[in-house]
Amino acid sequence: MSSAETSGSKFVITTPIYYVNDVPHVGHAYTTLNADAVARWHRLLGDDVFFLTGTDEHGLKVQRAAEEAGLEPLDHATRTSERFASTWELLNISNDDFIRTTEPRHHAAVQALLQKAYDNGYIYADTYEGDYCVSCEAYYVEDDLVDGNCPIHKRPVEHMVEDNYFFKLSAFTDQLTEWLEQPESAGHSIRPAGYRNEALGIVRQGLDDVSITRTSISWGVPVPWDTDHVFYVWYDALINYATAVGFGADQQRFDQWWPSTHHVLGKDILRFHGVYWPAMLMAAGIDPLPQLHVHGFLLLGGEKMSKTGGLTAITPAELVDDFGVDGFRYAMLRNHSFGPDSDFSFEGIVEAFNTDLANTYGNLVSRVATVVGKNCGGVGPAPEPGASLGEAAATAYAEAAAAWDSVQPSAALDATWRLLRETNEYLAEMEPWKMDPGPEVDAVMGNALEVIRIASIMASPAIPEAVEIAWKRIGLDGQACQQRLPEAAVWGAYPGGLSVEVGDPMFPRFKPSS
RNA sequence: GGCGACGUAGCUCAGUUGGUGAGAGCGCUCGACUCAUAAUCGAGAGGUCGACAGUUCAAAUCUGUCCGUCGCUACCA
Repeated sequence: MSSAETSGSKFVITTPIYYVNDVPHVGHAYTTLNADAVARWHRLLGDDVFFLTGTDEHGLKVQRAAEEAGLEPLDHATRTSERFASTWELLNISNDDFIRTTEPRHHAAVQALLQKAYDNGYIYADTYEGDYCVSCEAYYVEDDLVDGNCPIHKRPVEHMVEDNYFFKLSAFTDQLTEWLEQPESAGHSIRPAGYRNEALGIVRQGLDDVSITRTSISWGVPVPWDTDHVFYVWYDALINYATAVGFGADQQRFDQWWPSTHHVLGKDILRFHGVYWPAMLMAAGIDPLPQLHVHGFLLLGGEKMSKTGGLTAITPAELVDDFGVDGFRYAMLRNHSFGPDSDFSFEGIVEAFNTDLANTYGNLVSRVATVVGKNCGGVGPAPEPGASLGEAAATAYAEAAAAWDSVQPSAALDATWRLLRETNEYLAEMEPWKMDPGPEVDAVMGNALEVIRIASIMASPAIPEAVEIAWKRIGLDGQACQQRLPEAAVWGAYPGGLSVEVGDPMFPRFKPSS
């Protein structure tokens, strides 16, 4: 594949928009980091990347939280949205846009998209019946009730009938099935495949039409054809992905970006992204559908972190204090295979940090710099054209590239670190520290420096700050993140003749304070 | 209840479409080296791939049953 083919390709990647009432936690960070790393990889490939995250700010919960805080809903949302924005800044997230569902551009897009669905006959008026708690201002299904009373207020619920607009979800059963079952050659619908099967299961179980508006609350996007109603929060929130690339405002921009849209999300919201959202797009006549990348949960002691309370007990900021931004980023991406649930632990982060970052990568940079200083006069030599490490680098690159392409950051980093370990083995075998200055030691150290150059580029999506330190230490100009793959991964580009600097350890080993 | 996922070395996990004697990292034991962040390199111990039955020339990998754990079932990544 030449750069001419990939250069300028559009690539849109999104995180879910997070509910502003939540406090940013490691679960949010996990999703966002995966999307960030993939976005960074695509920038290396020369793609024109648009990476979107943001906050979901409508709904009853926000309205009520604002009242409790004595604030207007928008002011409340602005304050809480900021917590997400600042967390992403802390984690060095490279989003190109941060959307808030309270923005005028989003209201316009929601109204335009749902108006289309309405015009196409997929939205109709009907009544919603249910047991309603006046205090909660919410409906409950019978299973939630405690002795027929509201589970929160312990008061009798009232049977209410509300005028609602319904979305004809049931009309899309066949189209959804067809999309989910489409062959990989047509572009995947949902990956990994297990989640696609789950979505198929949801569709097979039968789809009911869903109520998508409310008259009982005001904090939302008004329904354009009936302003007594606002859209129910989910059906407004999902549309953010279309808003951000210009839906309803700039058709040309939308047409350019939309076809390359990829959503990263957790399995808990698969139903909305894998069934409701594509159906809404179909109803509005939008084509093609986005591609979904679904991950599992971080577990604590085998259970969902949000259940054990662990999710909010350990904050991203605390982990950054202990391991640095790159240490935290690396551990989150490396320790958890994208897709299945996986165990999260402090010890796991320590292991990833000490083993991979301190011992393997950081220490390699240190020992190479020192030997170059002693036996090469501090000047980094060029690599050998036919070095065996060159083949190892090519293999590692091919594996990593394939893994990034299929949104498997842990596998990509595994391949990258295998190359670094092979280089430590190579040095042990060559023993360049025993050699006298000359062509022999120059060749060995040139090869090692070349691996550091290539691996640093490959690792840059995960540890963007650290790789730039290594990049400078070995005397290179520019930045690792500005290189263009795949050309920059070709063996032999380290020029030689550069000044190599011995610096402080990039990742001082973490010693748990007991 | 319905739907689904998972159960592989002490720990955390990889194992495309079934096929060289079952792998990695960490931990552990022994050894080497001492350029390097008590780091690195080598060797080794350690597994009936949850259980049972079946399909097959051949299964950790397919089918069925069972046991165990977990998740979803309209707003928690």
